[in-house]
Order: sequence, then structure tokens, then C-alpha cells
Amino acid sequence: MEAMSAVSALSALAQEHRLSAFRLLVQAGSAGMAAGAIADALDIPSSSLSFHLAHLTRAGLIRQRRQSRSLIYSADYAEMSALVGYLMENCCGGVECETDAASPPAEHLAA
Amino acid sequence: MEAMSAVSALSALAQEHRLSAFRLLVQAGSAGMAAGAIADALDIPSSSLSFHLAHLTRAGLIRQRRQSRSLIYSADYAEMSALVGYLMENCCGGVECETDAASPPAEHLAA
DNA sequence: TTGACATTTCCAGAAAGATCGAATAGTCAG
DNA sequence: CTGACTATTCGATCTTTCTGGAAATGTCAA
Repeated sequence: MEAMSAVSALSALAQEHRLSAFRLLVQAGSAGMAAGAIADALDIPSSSLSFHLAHLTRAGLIRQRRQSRSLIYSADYAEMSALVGYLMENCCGGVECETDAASPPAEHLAA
Repeated sequence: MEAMSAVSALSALAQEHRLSAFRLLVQAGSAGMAAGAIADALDIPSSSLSFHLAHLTRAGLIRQRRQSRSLIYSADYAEMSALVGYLMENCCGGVECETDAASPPAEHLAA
């Protein structure tokens, strides 16, 4: 991950509605959720939500796929892990941070 | 971690100079760095850097202590871990994400 | 092809954030 | 106390972002 994409990802998450939407999708797993379902869950006008989902998509944090009339969004776990890894990179100069905090959670790196 | 403090932490990191400064401090470890040293390393006017450091401090991501004439800043690893944990909370609805991605790196939780 | 449905794009105004020189405040050696 | 040093606050300007109704786009059943 590079500095520019990290800033882009972080600023995508740095907003009340977008953070809520992203966490909702993280918890929804690979099944994802339709835009309308997210709008209902968060109680946000659809035009506003669409703006926020586009923002998250542009940042690479979520993905979009069409299913009939609905657009299904889902979290991109690899990107999330990359972001966390970037934040903690070379933590404490590599000293006393062996294999734990210095490396990102690797569960979803291939997702 | 609550939604409001997460947004505050994320928006603190969602800026080129602040992200660079934070990563510098993460890598500096508990020794930290003086404001002037950070300004030199990042090549930012001191008044701008001060604005950004205040922002990071307000968000709880870094701490300040005085050492003679210098103000030394250092990363707050507990807060960083809490933020990561909040992002990944209840990942995938708790399924297929056992103990790995669902929990934050715990190395510095007591720092 | 008509109508209903799901979602996005367009638009304008209101609010928040970034920048940096100059002025101000805290710390210390002599 | 004076002067040098380190860093923050002030102030004014510029840019970016958020918001939500209305209109447009894409999808599908009948």
C-alpha cells in the first residue's frame, strides 16, 4: 500500500455514515448487502448513501456487483488488511514488536 | 471504541502530513520524536505541523510530553489497536473469522 | 412497451479543513 | 534579565466535503 491510497482509504472511512456502512459490510461478510438495505439500516436518503458508497468504492474498500435490479456491496478484506498493515508498518522500528502488532491480520489477505 | 472517536481518529489519519507524522512516530517507538525533528523529517513549516500534531493529539492517537525546551510526541499504541479492532469488529458476522482477523493485534494494548 | 422498482447523477448551498507568515508563550544558559 | 531556542496560536484565504430533492439511468415483469 502506498501513502496516497492509504490517505484515500482513511478519508473514506473518516465519515460517520461511511464508517457505519463499511462496518455493516464487514459484518455482512461475502454475501454483502444491497444499497437499499444499507440505506434502510442506516436511515440515510438514498442519494446521500450512494455518494458515500461511491466514495468507499473509489477508495477500494468495498466492491459492487449487480444482482438483478439491486446493486450488492461487500467489503474488500484484502484492502482493509493492507491498510492496517500500512499503519503498523515497521512498528517500534522492528524492535520488541516481533510477529504480533507489526503484521496485519492475515485472515482475509486472499479474499 | 465508539463511533465518534473512531471517526475522529480516522479523520486525523486521513491527511497526507498527519499520516506521515503518525507512521514516523509508530516507527520511533516509545522514545518518540521532538516536534522540530518531525518537521525536519517531513519538510513541513512548523506552524502547519503544529496544527496537525494537535489534531492527532485531540484524536488520542499520539501523546505529548515536555523534555526541556522540546515537546516530544509518541504514538499511542493502545488507541491504534482499539481503532483497528473497531474496524474489524464482528468480522463476517463472527463466522469463518475465528481468532485471527476478528481480533486486533494485542501487542501494545497495555502500552 | 408500459409501468414499477432500485439506484445513481446532477445541482446548489452550507460547513469544515488546510495552509503558512507573523505574533505570542514557555524553557534555559550565561 | 537578556537573548536564543523550541514550539504553539492567531488570522485570513482557499479548497474540499456533505447534504438531499429532482431528474436520469438501468433492470425487469407482464
